[in-house]
Order: sequence, then C-alpha cells, then structure tokens
Amino acid sequence: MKTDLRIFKTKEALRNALMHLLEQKSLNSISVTELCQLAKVNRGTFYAHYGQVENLFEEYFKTIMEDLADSYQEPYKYVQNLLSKDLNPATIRIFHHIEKYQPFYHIVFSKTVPLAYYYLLFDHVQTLIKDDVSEHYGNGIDIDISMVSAYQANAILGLAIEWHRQDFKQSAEDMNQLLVRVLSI
Amino acid sequence: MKTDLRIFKTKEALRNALMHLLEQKSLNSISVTELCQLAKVNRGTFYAHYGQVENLFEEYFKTIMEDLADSYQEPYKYVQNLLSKDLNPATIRIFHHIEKYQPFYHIVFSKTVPLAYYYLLFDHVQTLIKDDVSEHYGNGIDIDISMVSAYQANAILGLAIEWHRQDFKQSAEDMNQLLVRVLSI
DNA sequence: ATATTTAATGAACAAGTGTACAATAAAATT
DNA sequence: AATTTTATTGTACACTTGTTCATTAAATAT
Repeated sequence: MKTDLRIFKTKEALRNALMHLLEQKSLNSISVTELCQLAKVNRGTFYAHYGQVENLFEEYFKTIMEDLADSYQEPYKYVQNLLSKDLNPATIRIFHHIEKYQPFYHIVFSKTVPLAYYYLLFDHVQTLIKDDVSEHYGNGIDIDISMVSAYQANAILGLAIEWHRQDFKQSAEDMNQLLVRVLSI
Repeated sequence: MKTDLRIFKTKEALRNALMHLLEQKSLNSISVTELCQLAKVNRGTFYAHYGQVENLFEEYFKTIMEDLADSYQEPYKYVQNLLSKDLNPATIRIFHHIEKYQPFYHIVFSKTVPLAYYYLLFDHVQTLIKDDVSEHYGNGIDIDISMVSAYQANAILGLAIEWHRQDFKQSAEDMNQLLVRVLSI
C-alpha cells in the first residue's frame, strides 16, 4: 500500500520549507505558522502529520543516520596505513560522514537544539562501537560493555564537538590522524 | 551597591516555584504563566528579569558549576589507592559531584533540554582537564590541546550519560573504579 | 467516467507569549 | 518622617499555539 500522493506532496513541501528556513535561522526559532506559510500548507494539515517542527526535522535525521550506518558497512578506503591497535574503521569513517553532512551537523551540534538529537547520534555511534568492544573483550569479562562503549563513543563525539566549535576548519583526514594520535597516547 | 530587596524577593519566589515545578514536569514544559502563578509574581515582572524560563534555570546552573570547580580544588579524599598513570583527581571527583546534585543532573541530561546546558558542563570539565593535559604534554608538543581535552572531557561525560541512563544505579565510587579500569585498558 | 474514500482547507476557539504603559506600592535616600 | 527612586502590578494588545469540525477538493477504486 503506497502513500497518498497528497500526503507525499504535503510532506515534501514542508521538508523543503524547513530546509530553506534552516539556512536562515535556528530550528527552535522556526514557528509552525511561518513554516506553513512558506510551504503553502494549512497549519491544520501540519498538525495532522507532525506535532511540532522538531518532528519534521527528525524525519530528515533518520536518513542521515542511515548514511552513518552505511558508512560503517562501506569498505575502509581512506586510512589503511593509520591503524593503531584499538582503532577500527567505524570510528574513523565518522569524520568523513560528518564532513559530508556538515550543514546538518551544524544544526545537531547547535546550542539551542534539544539534547535528544545528540542522544540519537550518540546511540548510533555507541551501537557501532559496542560490537567492536564486546568482540575485543569477549564475553566473560567483568566490565559493563555499555559503559566502555559510552566512554569511547562520547570521546569521539567530543572531538566532533570541538571540530564543530572550530568551524570544521580541519579536514576529515586531519581529524582521523588526530584521533589516532590521541588513542596512542 | 546591594540589590533591591524587592528584586531579591521576586527572584527567590521564582526560583522556589521553578524548583517545585521541576519535581513534577520537565523544564521545557513549564510555562511562564504557571510559574508566575505559583510564585505569585506578575508575569510582567518575570519578563523584567528573565526572557524565558530557561534563563531562570541558568542562574541555578551557575551555582552548581561553582561547586564543580570547588570540588576540583578540594583535597582528593576518596580514591587515594586507585590512581592510574594518567588519572587525575578532577576526573574522579566529578562523579561524587554529580551524585550530590543528582536531581539537577537528571534535568541537564534529559532529552528535552537544549544542548546549551550540556555544553556549559562540557566547558567546565574541559577547562579542568585542559590544565592537566597541557601540564602533562608540555608546550612544544605538536597536538591541539583543545582537541585532546575535548576528547577526554566528553569521554568522562559519556560515562555520566550512561550512568544517568541506568538511573544512577551505580555508586559514585563504582563509577570511579570503572573509569580507572577503562583508562587502563 | 463515476463513485468513493480521504486528505487539505478555512474558520473559529481557548490558552500562552512577549511587550508596553500608567498606576501603585515598596524600598532607599535625605 | 518625608521625599525620591524604582520595582511591581494590572491591564491591554497583537501574535502564536494546538485543537476541532464542517466544507472542499484531490486522489484512489470501481
């Protein structure tokens, strides 16, 4: 069962309007009213599909997270000769992924946005890392894998935050090399 | 020049009302109207001092951050025999600090709150760690100290987030021991 | 092509937001 | 104690929010 064309058009119009507005102002400052005016969609129609502007953004968010997962699956092309003992491709690919979706991450890392988005990102990275951590330490080890992966996932995101704060002036490649050095300390 | 008694009373009433409301509902769902009704303060008066409910919360935030800094200055009492090579007292004291202000951190780590609060916390921890990092690696080293401290600060906060997610079921002491183990891996 | 289903619209509602200003009352100053 | 200063109040305004519902119109099914 495919979705009604009208629904598709409505959602598309709202998505385009949101992307347009996000270039000018922050997510939290976008009102339902102005979004609907720009999208030429009735306000009631918006509320029929989304409860708030954030929910619309979350649809976009999901597609980005799919790319993050895809990046993880992808062959590891860029840093063959930079591997340290505990460094795995997933942790390294993330900087290229962030670079690719820089405008998006500019929003996700912006101060006014709810912590929920950071957590969604955190969850994805933690899940990717969790597999490697549990594989690395086996089953019988007496340490909370969730804690170890939370530590490592958020450490990487700490670099991403600092990268964002420095206006992404470094290249993704620079960030990879930095990560390798930090891990080898 | 001391502040007008009326201002003090107004702010006190608003602060108490906020603390009361935060026990029942999330920060972002508290309206200016209900806050002022509970505090018995005119809505116009609220806007004379704060632009939004969040600004009021930020005043409380500052006092907590002062305690975090104080904790750092305090003699290191709890983990004399757990020190690993790179582990310093500041990173360890943070779990006791979080435990002490658990209701506060429950709010700061809640999904609906803006990322700004996380960043404020991040900044404080990063600053504390920065001193140790630069001391440890000297001046002539060719690595971005901000990046290294961002990595380490956020790694610790990753543990704090996971701790929060597991409803603070571990003791601060448990978290200290966990940190030492993660660092020694 | 027509009938049926269902999404979008427009209008109206109560409630909250942010701002402004004259009137009042409570502090600080003399 | 009287005067001056200034914070608070009450009221009003235009606006946004979230919701409801009958009407309209577009898409799907026959």
